[in-house]
Amino acid sequence: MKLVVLDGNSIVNRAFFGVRLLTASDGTPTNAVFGFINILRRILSEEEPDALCVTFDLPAPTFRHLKYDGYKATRHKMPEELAVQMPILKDTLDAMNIRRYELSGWEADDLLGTIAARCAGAGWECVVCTGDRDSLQLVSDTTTVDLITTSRGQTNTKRVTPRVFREEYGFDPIHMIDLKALMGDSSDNIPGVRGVGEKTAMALVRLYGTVARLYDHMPDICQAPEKPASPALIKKLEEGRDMAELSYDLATIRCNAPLDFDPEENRVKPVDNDRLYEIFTRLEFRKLIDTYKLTPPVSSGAPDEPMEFCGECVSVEVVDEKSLEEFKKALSTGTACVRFSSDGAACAVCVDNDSPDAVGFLLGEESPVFRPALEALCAPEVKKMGHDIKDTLHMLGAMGISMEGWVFDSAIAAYLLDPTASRYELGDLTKRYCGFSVMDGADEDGQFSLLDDGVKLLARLLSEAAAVACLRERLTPMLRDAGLWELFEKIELPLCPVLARMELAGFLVDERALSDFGKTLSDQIDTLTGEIYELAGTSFNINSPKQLGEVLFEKLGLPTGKKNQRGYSTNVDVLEKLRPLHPIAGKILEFRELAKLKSTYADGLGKVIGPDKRIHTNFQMTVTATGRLSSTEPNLQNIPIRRELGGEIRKMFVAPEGRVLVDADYSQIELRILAHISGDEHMKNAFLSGEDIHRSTAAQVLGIPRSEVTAEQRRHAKAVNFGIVYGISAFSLSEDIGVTVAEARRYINTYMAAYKGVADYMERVIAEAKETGVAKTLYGRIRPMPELRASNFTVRSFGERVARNMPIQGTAADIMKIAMVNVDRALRESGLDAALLLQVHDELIVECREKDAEAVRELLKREMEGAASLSVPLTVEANTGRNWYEAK
DNA sequence: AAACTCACG
DNA sequence: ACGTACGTGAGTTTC
Repeated sequence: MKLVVLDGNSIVNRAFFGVRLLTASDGTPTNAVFGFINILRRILSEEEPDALCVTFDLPAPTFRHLKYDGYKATRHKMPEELAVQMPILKDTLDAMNIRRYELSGWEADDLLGTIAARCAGAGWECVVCTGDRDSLQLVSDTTTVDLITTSRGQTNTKRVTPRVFREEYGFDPIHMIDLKALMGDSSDNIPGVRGVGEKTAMALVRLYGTVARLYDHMPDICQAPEKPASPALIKKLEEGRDMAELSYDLATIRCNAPLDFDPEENRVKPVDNDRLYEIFTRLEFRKLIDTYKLTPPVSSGAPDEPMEFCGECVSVEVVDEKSLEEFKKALSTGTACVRFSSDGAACAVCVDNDSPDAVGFLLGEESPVFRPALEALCAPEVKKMGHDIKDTLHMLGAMGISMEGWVFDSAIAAYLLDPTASRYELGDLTKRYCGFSVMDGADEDGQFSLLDDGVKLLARLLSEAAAVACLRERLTPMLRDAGLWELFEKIELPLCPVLARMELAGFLVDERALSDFGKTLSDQIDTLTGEIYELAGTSFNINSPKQLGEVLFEKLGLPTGKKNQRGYSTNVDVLEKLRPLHPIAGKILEFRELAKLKSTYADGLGKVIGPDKRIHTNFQMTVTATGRLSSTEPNLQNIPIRRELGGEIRKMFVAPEGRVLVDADYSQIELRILAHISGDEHMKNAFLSGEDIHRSTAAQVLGIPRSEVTAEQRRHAKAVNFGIVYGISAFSLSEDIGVTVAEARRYINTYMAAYKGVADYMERVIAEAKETGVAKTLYGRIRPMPELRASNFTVRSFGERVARNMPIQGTAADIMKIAMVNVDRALRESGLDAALLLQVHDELIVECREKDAEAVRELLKREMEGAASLSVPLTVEANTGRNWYEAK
């Protein structure tokens, strides 16, 4: 049996100084706790102990002697950031079911020694983990010491056994005491013998072992075999005899602390899921939540008892020829929870109809009634619910099946209730809101393991289907109470099939042109690389910010700009400032531009072109905190456009022969929304009279006629308008438009004076978010805003900016989603051979036949402009082209 | 795995 | 005085 004991204070110090300062978003420092847990995990995986505990020094002064060493010496000035983490760490250990030992008046070393001794007495092996070499004297046949060192963020452990120790020191571990008695230890306030240093002490201990034996052999001692010690040394030793004996005492770790300890009581136990989840969530250790497979605790909203429906009393029917009719009949009695396996080859259906003996149905692809049963399920009058419906619809669509009549999606429901959560897994939600676990394939009872994999899969699917039914019951009233029901039912749910169709449609890409472009880029990158090496006078990895920084700021001696965690930044802003100073800056900027285009777009997109030559992105509905969509694998929402060369990429996104693309985008939708919700008369009037908003802003702020606004004044006004939407600060505005902070501040003040309605709104919206705890869009979408209550200035300021921005960005997202549902419906009703391909926040792209282009253009404009009726018009610009670049 | 950089709205 | 605009995703390097 093996027990590991951690020297808590020593390790938390290593962790604190070895891990860069991390903070949770409320400002709580977390690095020491984080580092401690990582060291703990490392030890556990390396040692695989049977038992585990941690010792701590109590902050009370020690009585045995006045000694301070290493971290103890700095204890009285333990940094505040570390001190506040100590109670958190102790809570964390408690939640992990790891025992802590602390004893007033006894130092960590003594506790470690005592624990090691008790282990030996009980026949246990003991491993002492510490960053402190003082504990090495404990090393014995039954005790090893794992020395923890941290350098450059890397944690290393060195296992010190008696053999390792002897190889390094040349004597037995217990004689560490004698060594210290002779040489002393300034950090531990052990005096030692005056005039005897490390070298002499080592030699003497190697020859005589103990201090006692050394003095027994006085005055004929040697410093090396055959070499008598000098008279001077003998004199020092004789004079220091009392000190040596005192030091011996001080250096000895006491192994007899009155500790209530039994290795058996420290056996490794599973962690307390709920407590640890709560702590890790608070500290924002999302990775660790995954690592420890923690699940949300059952919330107060969950029932005391798991619902019967989802428990064991579900009868299960595998649908076959005989039971197909029964299945169809059941579908009309309630709402069907539908759950497919990821490959679509199996499906579980569970009808939620309030009857006490609810029946679950299972469908397998190999069954002859698979298709007929699915068809019965497809009918719009059969009400259905699911988890991540868009995904299900995408899969069904690929099988040529279209399923209508959806009334609930548990992933979207949970997202709307809190769009800032990191995930919306069915199992987590079920545990949290319903209070029971979904079968996850883990062997929970002996019976389950006997089932074959196919049956296990079906059992899991049925369990998940039942979970969706429970979630609907729990979440529906919550959505209604939060005022989210209409958003859910009228916008999010109808959007699912639209997005599924868009994903299935995909965007045709000219593969040949893309790869040719990649080759051209390659050549240009090679040329640039040579030129950069030439200018630098050395070759290096230009992609490495570290190496690039060394070349620019050390070798070439160019002035440094912003700093970042790893040194000096080499980002565009910095390089732009260096451009006039050295030709290498421009070359690197050019290199960066080309390298980005090649790796992310030419090569990256090339890898995801399907066999149909089309790129099928994945639209995520439950990612953003504001209600926008996100696009992944690949991200088609960040295809280049702003720079000339980037535009080339858009030319590769094409329509097939005989077809065209129609691109429609909202003009200034966010500022129009701001004008509407703030009610600011000046801003509304600018939009009502169809003016150029940035020119109008410049004129209004500067108090000059619109006709006299210069290009630069308009550019500044545009930056201010953006800044207003984002939650402006004078500093950032000055950075952006290249004026002093004072000028930027003056500009903002003038703006706020000119647009009084906007200024009022900004105050109002923050106050409201503070009061209600959420930011809200025009359509009722919410975002929790705990940051507004933070005491930390930076965190709170961030919260205020978010409270200003979310209603604007989120309302724009709401309106776009409404438009998408309407556009999709109108296109399908029109009978035109046309389909939505892409949404890029304020822009929609449709592919249609060439001859229908004008009709589609008008349809898009009509539906998008009509998606919302605000106090200012929504205007849409729509164009047609053979490729995306042309159409935009 | 985290940091840096940069593409978009 | 604080630290510095909102929302995303991906590729590359570093530790």
